[in-house]
Amino acid sequence: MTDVKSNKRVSSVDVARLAGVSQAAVSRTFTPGGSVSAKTRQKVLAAAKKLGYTPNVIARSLIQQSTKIIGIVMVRFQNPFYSTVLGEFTRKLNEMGYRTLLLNVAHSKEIDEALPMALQYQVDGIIITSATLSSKMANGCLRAGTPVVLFNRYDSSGNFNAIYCDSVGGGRIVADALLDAGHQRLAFIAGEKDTSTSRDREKGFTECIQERGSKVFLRERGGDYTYEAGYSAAERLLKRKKRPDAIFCANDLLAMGAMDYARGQLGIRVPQELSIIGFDDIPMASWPGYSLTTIKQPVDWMVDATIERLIRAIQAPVAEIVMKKVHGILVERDSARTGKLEKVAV
Amino acid sequence: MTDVKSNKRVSSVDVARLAGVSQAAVSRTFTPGGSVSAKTRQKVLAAAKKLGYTPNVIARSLIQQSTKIIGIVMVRFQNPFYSTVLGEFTRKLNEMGYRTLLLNVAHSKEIDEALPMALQYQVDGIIITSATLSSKMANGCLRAGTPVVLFNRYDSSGNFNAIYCDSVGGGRIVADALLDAGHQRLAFIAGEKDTSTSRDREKGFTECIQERGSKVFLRERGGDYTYEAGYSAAERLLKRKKRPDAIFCANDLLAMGAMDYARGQLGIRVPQELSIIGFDDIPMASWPGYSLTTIKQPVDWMVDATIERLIRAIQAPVAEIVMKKVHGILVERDSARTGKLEKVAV
DNA sequence: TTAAAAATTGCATACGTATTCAATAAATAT
DNA sequence: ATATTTATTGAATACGTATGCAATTTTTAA
Repeated sequence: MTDVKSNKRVSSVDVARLAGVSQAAVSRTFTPGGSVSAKTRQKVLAAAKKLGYTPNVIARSLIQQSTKIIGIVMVRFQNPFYSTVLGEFTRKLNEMGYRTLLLNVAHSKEIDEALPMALQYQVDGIIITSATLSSKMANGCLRAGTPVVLFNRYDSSGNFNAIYCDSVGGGRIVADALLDAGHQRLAFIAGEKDTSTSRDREKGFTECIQERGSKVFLRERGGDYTYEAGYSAAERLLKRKKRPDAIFCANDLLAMGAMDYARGQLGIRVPQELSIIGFDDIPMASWPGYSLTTIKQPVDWMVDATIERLIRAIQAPVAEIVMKKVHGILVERDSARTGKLEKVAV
Repeated sequence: MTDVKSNKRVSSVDVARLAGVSQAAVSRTFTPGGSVSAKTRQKVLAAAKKLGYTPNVIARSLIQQSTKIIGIVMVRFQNPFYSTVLGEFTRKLNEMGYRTLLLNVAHSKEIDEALPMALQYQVDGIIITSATLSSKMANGCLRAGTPVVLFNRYDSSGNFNAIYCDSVGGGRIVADALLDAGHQRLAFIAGEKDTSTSRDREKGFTECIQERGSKVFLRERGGDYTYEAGYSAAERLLKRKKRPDAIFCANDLLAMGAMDYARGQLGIRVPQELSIIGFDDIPMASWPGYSLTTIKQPVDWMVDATIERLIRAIQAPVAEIVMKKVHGILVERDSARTGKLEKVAV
């Protein structure tokens, strides 16, 4: 048991005194590539160990003008897609020597409250998932010179870096696959109302159907992107006399809710009587109980690209804006009859 | 568009100069309860706004000896239980004016690497979920005077605050419920090998069964607490000639995997031919597709208790250690025949 | 109107570190 | 052996803020 009452933090000065060297020597010892001789380094390390000294990164960051902290703004914590994303971000950033300050906001509106917090903590960069900035906050980041990268969103103003998945294209892929398989009545369950992801997925879906001379049969609101919302949206869709024979859901959680309602409450066979397709490809989508056909977002790639872009923006003072769009891919499982003819034949 | 090239951070000194007051006045303006007259406050605020000034919390924390940052160490990011927990922690701590530094460690072993990072950043406190500290790191925290609270773990050495759910008791409840309902062959699917939660859940389960004159029929390893592990463990259990008629799984994910294997691969009816009970009560457990009977961990209560304990430890320099154990409760859904007689009759 | 109390202000200093600069010690070349 | 280069060292300063203290102004009491 060490002396607990020694409440005083031990600083580099204390170590220096004990080691009989200058404070600068201590600093250099703990700075990679610092100019110190072998013997003073020994003395310093010994003294540091004896005192239990740990460099104060906060003080360091004050003078180095860099905290090595990345702020991550997260919306919709309950969605497994974002747990995955967050896990990847923290793990990779940690490995690269960055820490992550996590800001959890319930709605996109609250983002304006969260961002100043991050800025006050002098974060080196900010990652915003599934939300955009108000122009006011955008300006705040610009003034502070703090780089921002939007994840899974783009910014039409062109002021921000953005890495995102092609939602419009994804919607088109789904429409093509469903029509190719001969579906007649395609329905859509939307996600949160004012999100670009939901709007774009619907847009691609609708456009493609129209281009092929048909139109969307039904549309329902899927409120807040949750399982429960999908469940009740499916109820409203499927209780009608004339049912859709395929449903495209704005994300996987909605799709799972819809599937459970269709099979559990109405005994509808999926995909024989009803095809269901989601978006995201969360881990659960591959579970045998669901085996959900869905558009896979290449999360790993997106995370890597986001981090790379952010680090580059931190290092280069050049105010270059990069927006990268990646294509989602259709993962065919068992919840939908898709365009592959051999599958239809069987 | 403001002047982007002004890369220089704007400090309280800059604001002071523009406002024609001292730096101290600026500081006081931004300090709640600071002694400033109305007119100087006006001048300062005006100047601050014009320059886009934001107080530097890092510099402040240096002198105030408090960063208002809480370090959260998370293991097993992929488990929805911990997403929920993390979401609650960040939300509530944010509301209380604390920020959260998130450290994601893949295995409990890595915790010894993660903790020094948190300590270097002078966090005011540390929350560790589902893992314990090595005695070496324990000492590090003690020396640094940084309070630690373990969440969902306890520390037998008695050196750490801990808030956790009674795993042994939970295991007993399950055993009682299954035996009361007349099950004959009770099996257990374990979680990660060296975790106290898995061991204790099994312990209570086993003990209770033995006390009632029976014994555990079969036991399988559920590797890493994942759905996939539960799926394959169920395969090993159920392919035998003599099957268990009830399975208690160390957590919900395992239980869902087991259920999907039993129903999907073998066509076993749940709960008529096989009862399955989990532990945690993650959101998915209540989905109609699973409707999983499980032991609910009172997450809200546990999170609140953890935060309260941590804050108190931060404020009070007294080194008091508190360990709180809370009871889980059996949430009866449709995946198990339980002790309630009327249910059995039906 | 004057004396006393209260509020406001600026100066100077501290927090813990990194880094420049000049000075010293060590190593190498001549 | 000396001259020259190189490596090490410590003193001093800066990062951006909060705060004790003394000086000043304002307010209140008498």
